[in-house]
Amino acid sequence: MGRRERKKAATRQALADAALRLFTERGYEEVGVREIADAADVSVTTLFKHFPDGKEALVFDQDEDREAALVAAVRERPAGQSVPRALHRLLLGAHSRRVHTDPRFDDFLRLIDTTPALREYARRMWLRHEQALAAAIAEDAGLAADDPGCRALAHFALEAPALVRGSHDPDTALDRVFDLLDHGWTGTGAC
Amino acid sequence: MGRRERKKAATRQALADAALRLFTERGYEEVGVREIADAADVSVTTLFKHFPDGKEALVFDQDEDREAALVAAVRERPAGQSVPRALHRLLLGAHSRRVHTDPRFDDFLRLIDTTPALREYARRMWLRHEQALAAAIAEDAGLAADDPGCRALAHFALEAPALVRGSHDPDTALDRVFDLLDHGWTGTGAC
DNA sequence: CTAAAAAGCGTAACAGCTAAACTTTCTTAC
DNA sequence: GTAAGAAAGTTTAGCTGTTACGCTTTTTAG
Repeated sequence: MGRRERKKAATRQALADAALRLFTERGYEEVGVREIADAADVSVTTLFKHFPDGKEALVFDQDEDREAALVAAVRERPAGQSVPRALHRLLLGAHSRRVHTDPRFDDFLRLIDTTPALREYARRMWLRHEQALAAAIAEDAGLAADDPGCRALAHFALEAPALVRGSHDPDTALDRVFDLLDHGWTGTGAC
Repeated sequence: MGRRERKKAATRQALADAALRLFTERGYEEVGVREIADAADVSVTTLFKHFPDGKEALVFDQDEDREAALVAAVRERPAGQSVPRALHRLLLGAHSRRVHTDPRFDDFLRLIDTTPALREYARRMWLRHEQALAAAIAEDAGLAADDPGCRALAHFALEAPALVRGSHDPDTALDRVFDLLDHGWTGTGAC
């Protein structure tokens, strides 16, 4: 990797770090974009060159390959397990794996949970995987890639985690949601 | 109704009319808030006093009682009909009733469909009824008002129309979505 | 070595939106 | 009928995120 790309990645990282630090310190709405640029010692125009999607994108620097995990959960599930069950298992494990790994990760989650604008943005990013997930489900069931039933299942599965947020017992609530989807899916023909 | 309230309603109407006219003429993004205020012959601050939710709210002036219709569809459905089926029927009829009634209504729908910001806002408004609908479903099924399964059904039912938008055959797609929900709901215990 | 590509800068502006202090208009209670 | 007060509206001024434009510096590639 050349010096150019290294420096580019460095400023991008500096921006994301400064943003996350300031946000967690004083709250998302209380920190302006000009201040973040200053903290990273960069101009505002440069900030927006690195994060063209705007202020919210500063928080979601590491956008990992969760799409691959979703597709894999469908494709490589154990024999006899339904698609909704496989997704259920995946979405249950998604949280607990990291909460105990990275100490700063709790702040990160709390920040998103607390800030409406960030919740909306996170939802949008998350739902981008709908198409890929629907395609994987459709292929598995031998249906057309844009089959409405598959798209519905994919959409509902992806929205499930946000739906159970705020319950006094999120895990049980998620069980209930996927019970609905599982019975619906297996009962509708495409087993 | 006194003169005061009449005048207030008049300016509000003037704002909404001017906004809708300008938006349909030149597109939502091409019309600024200052221009709308000018067209209605009021100041910008006055505009925001009438529509504190912002520019998007100017389009959704008449906010009717669709929540009552949703709750009624659940409560007063024919004996033996499942809750998802009742909602399915309601959501199917919602469109066709008005398209042939009001000529300007087509422009209104096209404007919303074309503009991402308005789609998002409409979705938010629509999903506000989730809690009331979930409560009605829960009461009907003899469950707690915040039961996760009921909330999931309400949420998914409300999202169904947006989910099938863009399909080459939206009605059939909606059938598929509600097949999923119907089988899931009746199969999960609460018939 | 040189030239183009790319990162960054500063200014300036535009969008939506809000606060503050002030004027006008309507209502209401005396 | 009139005076007090609430409510609608105005002006001004400003703050936010975001973008266009033209310019300088750095890095890479031929």
